[in-house]
Amino acid sequence: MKDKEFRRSMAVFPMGAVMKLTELSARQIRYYEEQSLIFPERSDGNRRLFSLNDIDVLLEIKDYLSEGLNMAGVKRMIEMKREESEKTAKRALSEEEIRRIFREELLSQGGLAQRNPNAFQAKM
DNA sequence: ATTCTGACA
DNA sequence: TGTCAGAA
Repeated sequence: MKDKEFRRSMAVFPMGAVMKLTELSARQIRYYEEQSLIFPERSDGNRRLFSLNDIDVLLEIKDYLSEGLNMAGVKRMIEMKREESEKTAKRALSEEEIRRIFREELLSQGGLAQRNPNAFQAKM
Protein backbone atom coordinates (compact mmCIF):
# COMPACT_ATOMS: atom_id res chain seq x y z
CA MET A 1 0.00 0.00 0.00
CA LYS A 2 2.99 2.27 -0.47
CA ASP A 3 2.43 2.64 -4.17
CA LYS A 4 -0.91 4.30 -3.56
CA GLU A 5 0.46 6.87 -1.16
CA PHE A 6 3.24 7.61 -3.58
CA ARG A 7 0.80 8.46 -6.33
CA ARG A 8 -1.29 10.54 -4.00
CA SER A 9 1.78 12.67 -3.43
CA MET A 10 2.57 12.99 -7.12
CA ALA A 11 2.43 16.68 -8.00
CA VAL A 12 0.78 16.77 -11.39
CA PHE A 13 -2.24 19.08 -11.30
CA PRO A 14 -1.94 22.64 -12.60
CA MET A 15 -3.77 25.53 -10.95
CA GLY A 16 -6.64 25.43 -13.41
CA ALA A 17 -7.51 21.82 -12.63
CA VAL A 18 -7.36 22.39 -8.88
CA MET A 19 -9.58 25.42 -9.16
CA LYS A 20 -12.29 23.41 -10.88
CA LEU A 21 -11.90 20.41 -8.59
CA THR A 22 -12.14 22.48 -5.41
CA GLU A 23 -14.31 25.42 -6.45
CA LEU A 24 -11.71 27.68 -4.83
CA SER A 25 -10.18 30.78 -6.41
CA ALA A 26 -6.52 30.87 -7.39
CA ARG A 27 -6.16 33.64 -4.86
CA GLN A 28 -7.42 31.42 -2.05
CA ILE A 29 -5.35 28.43 -3.12
CA ARG A 30 -2.18 30.53 -3.19
CA TYR A 31 -3.05 32.00 0.17
CA TYR A 32 -3.47 28.57 1.74
CA GLU A 33 -0.07 27.66 0.41
CA GLU A 34 1.41 30.69 2.15
CA GLN A 35 -0.25 29.45 5.32
CA SER A 36 1.67 26.20 4.84
CA LEU A 37 -1.51 24.19 4.55
CA ILE A 38 -0.49 22.70 1.20
CA PHE A 39 2.89 22.28 -0.49
CA PRO A 40 2.51 22.25 -4.26
CA GLU A 41 5.71 21.70 -6.17
CA ARG A 42 6.91 23.92 -8.98
CA SER A 43 7.59 23.05 -12.55
CA ASP A 44 8.81 24.48 -15.80
CA GLY A 45 7.97 28.14 -15.63
CA ASN A 46 7.56 28.33 -11.86
CA ARG A 47 4.08 26.94 -12.20
CA ARG A 48 2.49 25.17 -9.23
CA LEU A 49 1.85 21.43 -9.49
CA PHE A 50 -0.55 20.03 -6.91
CA SER A 51 -0.91 16.46 -5.67
CA LEU A 52 -4.07 14.59 -4.72
CA ASN A 53 -3.08 15.15 -1.10
CA ASP A 54 -3.00 18.89 -1.66
CA ILE A 55 -6.45 18.70 -3.19
CA ASP A 56 -7.77 16.72 -0.24
CA VAL A 57 -6.48 19.33 2.18
CA LEU A 58 -8.03 22.08 0.07
CA LEU A 59 -11.36 20.27 0.22
CA GLU A 60 -11.04 19.94 3.98
CA ILE A 61 -10.26 23.61 4.31
CA LYS A 62 -13.40 24.29 2.34
CA ASP A 63 -15.76 22.53 4.67
CA TYR A 64 -13.99 23.71 7.78
CA LEU A 65 -14.64 27.22 6.57
CA SER A 66 -18.25 26.36 5.81
CA GLU A 67 -18.54 25.00 9.35
CA GLY A 68 -17.70 28.46 10.57
CA LEU A 69 -13.98 28.23 11.36
CA ASN A 70 -11.67 31.09 10.45
CA MET A 71 -8.14 30.68 9.10
CA ALA A 72 -6.68 30.31 12.59
CA GLY A 73 -9.08 27.50 13.34
CA VAL A 74 -8.56 25.83 9.99
CA LYS A 75 -4.81 25.91 10.46
CA ARG A 76 -5.11 24.26 13.85
CA MET A 77 -7.33 21.53 12.46
CA ILE A 78 -5.07 20.77 9.51
CA GLU A 79 -1.95 20.96 11.63
CA MET A 80 -3.40 18.67 14.26
CA LYS A 81 -4.45 16.18 11.67
CA ARG A 82 -0.98 16.36 10.18
CA GLU A 83 0.73 15.74 13.49
CA GLU A 84 -1.72 13.08 14.47
CA SER A 85 -1.18 11.19 11.24
CA GLU A 86 2.57 11.62 11.21
CA LYS A 87 2.94 10.46 14.76
CA THR A 88 0.22 7.87 14.62
CA ALA A 89 0.98 6.33 11.26
CA LYS A 90 -0.69 3.25 12.70
CA ARG A 91 -4.32 3.78 13.63
CA ALA A 92 -6.22 6.43 11.74
CA LEU A 93 -8.09 9.11 13.61
CA SER A 94 -11.63 7.92 14.25
CA GLU A 95 -14.53 10.13 13.27
CA GLU A 96 -15.41 10.40 16.94
CA GLU A 97 -11.90 11.58 17.73
CA ILE A 98 -11.97 14.21 15.01
CA ARG A 99 -15.36 15.48 16.14
CA ARG A 100 -14.08 15.55 19.71
CA ILE A 101 -11.07 17.65 18.77
CA PHE A 102 -13.22 19.84 16.58
CA ARG A 103 -15.59 20.49 19.46
CA GLU A 104 -12.72 21.23 21.83
CA GLU A 105 -11.36 23.77 19.42
CA LEU A 106 -14.69 25.49 19.09
CA LEU A 107 -15.17 25.66 22.84
CA SER A 108 -11.58 26.55 23.70
CA GLN A 109 -12.02 29.80 21.86
CA GLY A 110 -15.47 31.19 21.28
CA GLY A 111 -13.70 33.50 18.86
CA LEU A 112 -13.06 30.80 16.33
CA ALA A 113 -16.51 31.23 14.90
CA GLN A 114 -16.79 33.80 12.19
CA ARG A 115 -19.27 33.18 9.42
CA ASN A 116 -22.17 31.01 10.53
CA PRO A 117 -22.24 31.34 14.29
CA ASN A 118 -25.26 29.07 14.19
CA ALA A 119 -23.96 26.37 11.86
CA PHE A 120 -22.58 24.48 14.85
CA GLN A 121 -25.85 23.51 16.45
CA ALA A 122 -27.01 22.23 13.11
CA LYS A 123 -23.81 20.26 12.55
CA MET A 124 -22.97 19.06 16.02
C1' DA B 1 -4.03 30.62 -23.38
C1' DT B 2 -2.36 30.00 -18.40
C1' DT B 3 -0.21 31.07 -14.25
C1' DC B 4 2.93 33.97 -11.26
C1' DT B 5 3.99 37.88 -8.06
C1' DG B 6 2.94 42.10 -6.05
C1' DA B 7 -0.15 45.65 -4.82
C1' DC B 8 -4.51 48.23 -3.48
C1' DA B 9 -9.00 52.56 -6.17
C1' DT C 1 -10.62 38.01 -0.95
C1' DG C 2 -11.21 40.22 -5.51
C1' DT C 3 -8.79 42.10 -9.16
C1' DC C 4 -5.67 44.46 -12.12
C1' DA C 5 -0.89 44.92 -13.99
C1' DG C 6 3.37 43.22 -16.07
C1' DA C 7 6.08 39.30 -16.91
C1' DA C 8 7.14 34.45 -18.09
